[in-house]
Amino acid sequence: MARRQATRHSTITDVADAAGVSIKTVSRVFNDEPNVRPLTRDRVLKAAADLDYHPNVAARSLAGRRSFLIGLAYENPSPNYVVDLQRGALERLHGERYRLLVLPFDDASAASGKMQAIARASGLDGMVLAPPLCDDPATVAELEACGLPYARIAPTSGGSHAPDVAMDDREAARAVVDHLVGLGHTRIGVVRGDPSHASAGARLEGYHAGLAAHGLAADPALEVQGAYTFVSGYEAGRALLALPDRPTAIFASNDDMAAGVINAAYEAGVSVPDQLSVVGFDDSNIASVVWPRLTTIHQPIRDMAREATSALLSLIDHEETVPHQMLPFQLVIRGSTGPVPA
Amino acid sequence: MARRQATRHSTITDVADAAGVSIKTVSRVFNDEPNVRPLTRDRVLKAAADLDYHPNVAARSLAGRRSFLIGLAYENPSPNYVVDLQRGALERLHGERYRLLVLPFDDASAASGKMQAIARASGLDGMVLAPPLCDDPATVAELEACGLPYARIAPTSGGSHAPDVAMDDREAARAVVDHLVGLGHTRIGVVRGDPSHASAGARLEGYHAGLAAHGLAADPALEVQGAYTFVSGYEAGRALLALPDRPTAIFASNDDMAAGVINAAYEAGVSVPDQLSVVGFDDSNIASVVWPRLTTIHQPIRDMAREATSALLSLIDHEETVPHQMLPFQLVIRGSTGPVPA
DNA sequence: TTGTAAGCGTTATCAC
DNA sequence: GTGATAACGCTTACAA
Repeated sequence: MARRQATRHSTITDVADAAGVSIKTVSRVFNDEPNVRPLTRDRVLKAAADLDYHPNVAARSLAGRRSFLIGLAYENPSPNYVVDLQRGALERLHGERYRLLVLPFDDASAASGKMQAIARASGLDGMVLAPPLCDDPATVAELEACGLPYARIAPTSGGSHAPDVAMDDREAARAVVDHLVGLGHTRIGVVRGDPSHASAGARLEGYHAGLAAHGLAADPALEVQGAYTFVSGYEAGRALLALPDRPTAIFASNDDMAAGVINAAYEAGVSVPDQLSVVGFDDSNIASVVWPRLTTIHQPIRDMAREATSALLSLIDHEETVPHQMLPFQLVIRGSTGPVPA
Repeated sequence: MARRQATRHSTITDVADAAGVSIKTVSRVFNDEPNVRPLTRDRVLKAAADLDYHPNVAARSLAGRRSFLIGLAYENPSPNYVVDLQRGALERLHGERYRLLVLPFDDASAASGKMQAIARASGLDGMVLAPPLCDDPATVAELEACGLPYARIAPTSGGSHAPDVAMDDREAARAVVDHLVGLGHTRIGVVRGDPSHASAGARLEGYHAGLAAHGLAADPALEVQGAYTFVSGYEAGRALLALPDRPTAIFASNDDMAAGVINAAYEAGVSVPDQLSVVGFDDSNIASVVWPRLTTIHQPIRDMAREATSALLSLIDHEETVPHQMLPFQLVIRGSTGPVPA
């Protein structure tokens, strides 16, 4: 079986010969450069079509000193999140010459110190960094040092003038509390997220701010540590429901944990939302699969990825930088929240 | 802000000069070619390390006429599935010079006829095709025509001598029926999968074979068409539960539909597994998130992707082809199945 | 075991 | 507007 393509592909020279022009003119046409007479242009395009010519990527990269490859680095374990991320980036890249290389890491420490090597080994033109990787100081410093253009998604750490796209986690968490208080809840528990993700802190802050805004005191007994996983949510739910004066509503810092809380309630014979309201965060696929459907914050992951990619492209192509961008969130009210039990 | 790397990267010539050898020797070292004295080798490696030399990907691709890029094409909407696929492929690629380009398609028709263009535009050395794309005749024919090496994951259509890795869907569905019959069930409903996925047919066949093996007659009323989505499973579940002589067990052809069936049961006040047993297929993340946890067939997607990638690499690198490979499945018994109600 | 020379197929420079 | 011609950094023959 043939290992390489059976046919010898035609090159820029073949097209130039066929069109009766120089290779430079063909190059101009394929790079949308000015100074080509429309007639010449058409002749080149026709010759190229006849010869089924496609520019050689490697040659372009070598001569142009750019690969048209961008990397998407992440260490998030949630498939929903990852796929949304990829979709957003690919959405922006569609129709461009750029291609996407996915770079998943097991954890931030696996990425630290290897970014530059990976970028060079893969020949990347730029990189999009998703949380929590984009908050890893070592990773950012390394990228900064080697001068590779990059953009960050929902970063919470500063110290970088690279473009980034974010959502206001704090404000969103406040909106969650507003919603619950509006339903009459006053004992609102919270399952905190993995502290290594900076989002966890912002969401907790918003929770506190929301309580304060309504004149409610924060009760440390109602705050349980989670880890952004289903199981940690389940355990946190059990702990909260076992409380003597248990909460009537629980705000889980992400959907996976909210699903865990609902399972804990199911097991404990506590009906959701009649006896307990549960709110998630992210609006991942899970939110629509658990029963009842999750009231949650829709985090525009896909949009953020698209915009971050866009920012990266303008950084690479035009050296223009749109430093910060804040995308709107949305509270999606579904079946898991209801009025406080009488 | 600098658009390109600030520093001028060192090249093979720099390393050759520093080590006092020719560039060919440096090339030999970096390509693990024979006929390099260990001492020379060490000298080259030292010089390379001192100069922080990394071979230029584009130059290697151009001169070597290979990109070390392989594509992973799929059109599956399930994030869990997609991420498993990617993980498997990346697992095999780890430590190799190859990089992975993800190629998601909205549907098979979007892929048909564009494969060759994509492969050339991206400069791919080969392609891994996931179902149901790998069963699209036009796509396969196109790849075959342009001579691009490819491997298929769980294909069900023939007409290709490309390597593939599969699981025995039919046998697995039989095992599901065995399990249910073993629990005493005789009225076993089925939610069929999307007929455009060939797996749907194989799973249905296995269901029928299982019934026959136990001397049970197939009842058309117990067979409802689904579409591999949560909602279609939900609707199918409602239909089956509304039957006058409703089934005591339902085999959904994938996990998403099984989750839908469970929701339908929940709504209808039918307890799972006490009054109804539900089985899924795939063992996707959803299987562990719904309540009760799903009894399902663990489909080794990740392993299949890894092995398919492996087969592709040997096809590209050694022109060796390991045509077919069958990976074992596993019936994972969780909480959604139980003895037939008395 | 090592080196020389000739590409690989583009883009960049600069002249016309 | 268009075209020579020189890079780009490496691999592949083929010599030595």
